[in-house]
Amino acid sequence: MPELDGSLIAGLPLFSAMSKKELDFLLCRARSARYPKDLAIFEQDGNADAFFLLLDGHIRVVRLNEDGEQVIARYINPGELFGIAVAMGRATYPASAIAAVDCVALAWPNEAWPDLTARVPQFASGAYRTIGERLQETQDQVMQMSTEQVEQRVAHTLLRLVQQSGRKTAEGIEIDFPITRQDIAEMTGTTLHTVSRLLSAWEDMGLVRGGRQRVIVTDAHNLMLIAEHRRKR
Amino acid sequence: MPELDGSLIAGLPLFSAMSKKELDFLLCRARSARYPKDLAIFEQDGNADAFFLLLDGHIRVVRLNEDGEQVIARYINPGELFGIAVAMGRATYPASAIAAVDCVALAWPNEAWPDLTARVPQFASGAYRTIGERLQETQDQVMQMSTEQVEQRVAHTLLRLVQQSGRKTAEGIEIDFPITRQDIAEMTGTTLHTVSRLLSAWEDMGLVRGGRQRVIVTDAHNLMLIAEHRRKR
DNA sequence: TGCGCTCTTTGCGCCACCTCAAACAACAGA
DNA sequence: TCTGTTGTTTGAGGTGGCGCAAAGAGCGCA
Repeated sequence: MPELDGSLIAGLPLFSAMSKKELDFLLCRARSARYPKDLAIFEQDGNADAFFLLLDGHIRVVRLNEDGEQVIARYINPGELFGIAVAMGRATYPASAIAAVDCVALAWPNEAWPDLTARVPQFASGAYRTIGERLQETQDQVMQMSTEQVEQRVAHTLLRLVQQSGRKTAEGIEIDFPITRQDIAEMTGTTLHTVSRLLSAWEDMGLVRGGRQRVIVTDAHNLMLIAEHRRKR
Repeated sequence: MPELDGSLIAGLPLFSAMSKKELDFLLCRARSARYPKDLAIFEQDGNADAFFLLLDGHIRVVRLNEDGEQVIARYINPGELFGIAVAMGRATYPASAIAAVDCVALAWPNEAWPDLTARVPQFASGAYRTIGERLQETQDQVMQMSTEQVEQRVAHTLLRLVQQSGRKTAEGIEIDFPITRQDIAEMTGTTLHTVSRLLSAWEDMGLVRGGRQRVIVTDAHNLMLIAEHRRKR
């Protein structure tokens, strides 16, 4: 398969310091697969039997509580590892992974993990660094939810999405996958109504442009002012 | 040092599967230290140069944002690893660790990490499992803050504290370290006023007993009903 | 081209929780 | 024992954002 010859992958930071031999070792143990939009690549509480590297597309990581209420933990972008429960000694996935658009990913069976980490230690340390970043981001989120108003949280989230998954357009930077007001609400702990109101207000101020499942940030600078705005003090 | 002969430590789940030789290898590379109440064992954004195992006491893990607002990420209990930034490839600590009472902990210099993990792989996998649990707990916290009211969040937090750090007394289960209403507020994303009001109400209902920097849960069952209470549906 | 579905917008009323304020209680140190 | 400090309680009032409702608007599909 031409996608697996390494040319596509060697450019990723995770693999940049690897030799050709190490790369081959990794790649020949993975299988590449297409995941159509809306497919669950794995399910929360499902048996964790593989871990993944996203090559193309965007993935929504979703947690469901016992009442069926949904929260979006994060989006995964190309080049990122996901589903690496095995690195944390977990037997099940803590969340579901849903393809936000058509995706291509590499998948390794969990049984390959010991060999992989033994033979290619950079791969293991990359995975652990990823986990560290996720923990940090999640703790940041807790802090934001504790200390910020809804308006600031939504602004921060939009800026983060645009930074991580933005695509330059003539009008500004567009979030590169379909995202609903409801999705943004589930990332920020609010309701789609409040998100819609905020986006409408910001559109009037010329900070963003919206559409059905589309958000474009046209004035990141002033949006940042809103995100950092302090009520008191 | 008598504390380091292994008898105290071999009982911990992290070390239960290790041979005497492995244990000695770990322990002779650690130094044991006392940390008096209120001392910062390490500081947020400070250079991460060591990792720790709490032997006795309780530690408050605190994050500060740029406005000086404080959030308590968690409490560390005896037997737990903490400050394991090195396992995630981090150069700095993401939070501060403050002794909530007088504490005793083992400290390893970060330079020892490669040797330790190479020679005692169970130690590494224990650390990674710990990180996985922390990530899971933090994500649970985000979900709670998104979907639950303050009342439920405080009840859940109290139950968790009592479960993790509870001490049986004649009247019920007491949280085993001094904790203020302000502390509970900083764990749940509310204000000390609201926490105080809730605790007063629960005291009237006979669910808890309070005092200065003290909380005793006298009726965990009914407190759990409050924690799981659903407004709608 | 029209129908139905999903997503979005907007208005209105309300209440959970925050803010501000003040008094009270427990403890530590002189 | 007194006094300052830190933690707790409680009241009163205001509001941010939620719940509910209903009307648009874009898109896929027949």
